[in-house]
Amino acid sequence: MNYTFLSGTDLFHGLKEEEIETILPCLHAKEKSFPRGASIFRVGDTVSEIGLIESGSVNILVNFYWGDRHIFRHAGLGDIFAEDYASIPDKELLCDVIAAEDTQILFLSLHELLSSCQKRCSFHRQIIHNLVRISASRSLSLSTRMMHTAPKTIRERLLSYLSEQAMEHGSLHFTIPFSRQQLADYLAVDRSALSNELSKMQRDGLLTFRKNEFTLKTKPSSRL
Amino acid sequence: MNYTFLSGTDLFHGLKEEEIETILPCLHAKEKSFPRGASIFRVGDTVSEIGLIESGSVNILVNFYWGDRHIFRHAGLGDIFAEDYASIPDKELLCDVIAAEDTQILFLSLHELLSSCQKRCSFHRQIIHNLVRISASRSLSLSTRMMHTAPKTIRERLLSYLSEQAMEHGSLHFTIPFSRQQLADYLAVDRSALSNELSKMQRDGLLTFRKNEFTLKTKPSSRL
DNA sequence: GTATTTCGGTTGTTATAACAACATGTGAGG
DNA sequence: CCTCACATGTTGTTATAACAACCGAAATAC
Repeated sequence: MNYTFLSGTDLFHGLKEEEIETILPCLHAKEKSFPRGASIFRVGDTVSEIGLIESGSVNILVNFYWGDRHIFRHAGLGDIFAEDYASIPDKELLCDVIAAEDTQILFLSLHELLSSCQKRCSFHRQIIHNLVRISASRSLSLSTRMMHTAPKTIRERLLSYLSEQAMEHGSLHFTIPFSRQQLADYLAVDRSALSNELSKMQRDGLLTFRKNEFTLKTKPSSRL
Repeated sequence: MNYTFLSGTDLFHGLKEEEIETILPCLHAKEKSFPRGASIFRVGDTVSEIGLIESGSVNILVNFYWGDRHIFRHAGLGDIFAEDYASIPDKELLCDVIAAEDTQILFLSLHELLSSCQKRCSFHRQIIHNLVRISASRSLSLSTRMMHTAPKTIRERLLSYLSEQAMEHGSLHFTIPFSRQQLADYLAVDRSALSNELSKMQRDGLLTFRKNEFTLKTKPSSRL
């Protein structure tokens, strides 16, 4: 078991390696390996353990009734998955979790994680705190994306996204962490249409950009 | 303080009224009233307390840089809000929380909630469990909606949504909890376009429906 | 240095959704 | 019964995005 690695993950953040070693048995930790393509969880399963990726990565796939599949999320090294389902007893998975490559997963009992363990270890609290934070970050980033994809036009989506970026950076000048294609995927629009709209917005004086560097201008109609 | 009411909320689910009475001081509970329209939290605030709505309701609003606003969420009686931000230290709010009507909020310290209290009360664990579950449900429903709004065509969004409903109901025949307008909002499409598409799908033999009652048909091409 | 690939931007065509306006049906209240 | 309100379905027009194809620039490989 690689405690050094675990201490660098979000879930075990703030715990020393010895502490992790102590707590893993409380969490009924079990390691398991999956070859590329193997199912880790399937639609309809109910889970009580969260998965932490020790090596490799997994894809979370949704199946449509009519037969299509779609990658919903890719989780990589150190990420946890299934924590939402594990938190809700008897909730059946609506997605499959598949090893995207040869993958090793550490399974941890969510119930034990949430119970105070017999040893009353202080680091137990830390893990719960970490879990809550991870869960909160996840819903925050989902909320944010939801917010940006709610408008119906590309321009509105961009304005929403860029406004938020400006706010986050505390400046009207900032660099975004996405390539055009990634931004298009994030906003659920076509890449070329996105480029096109960005150019129009620049022509309209809403902003200037060069590559991933954006500068927002004040709305022309609001200038006094 | 209305303990009967609190014991019916998701956050205090499973706790007896006396237990709630005992634990509230540990959580640094503070009640506060807001007249309709008052700001409860503002963009840029950092929060360490979660809010629980004891009466009234609140709107969560996002502001765009160019001046538009948009209601992102409406939280009603017994709901909690700001738990995501409170879970992430120093995370600045990107939205405003406004009282939608005359509203009374119970504020609870998230830090105390996550710490094991001095009294080592057993119900403390229950609240943490509830919080994790609430957070998980929230991100699950966001994920699900994200999934349904990701496709670009109305038909695909409907197929995605209806597939999931069928799976949840464990039957190809089910009733949805939305009016047409609500469904349109949920899927972020126009209502009339939605009705139109539903009719087309019915003509195409994908499904039948009457009001909110749907029956999915097997995909014609997959019939043997 | 040249070839190759990747990325971003542009343009024109086509498909699709938004929108507006109207029709139909249903339920509640008078 | 009659209206009124509201939800739903329908149609035609218009706006917009998707898509495909292409160009040029920059980065990378050989």
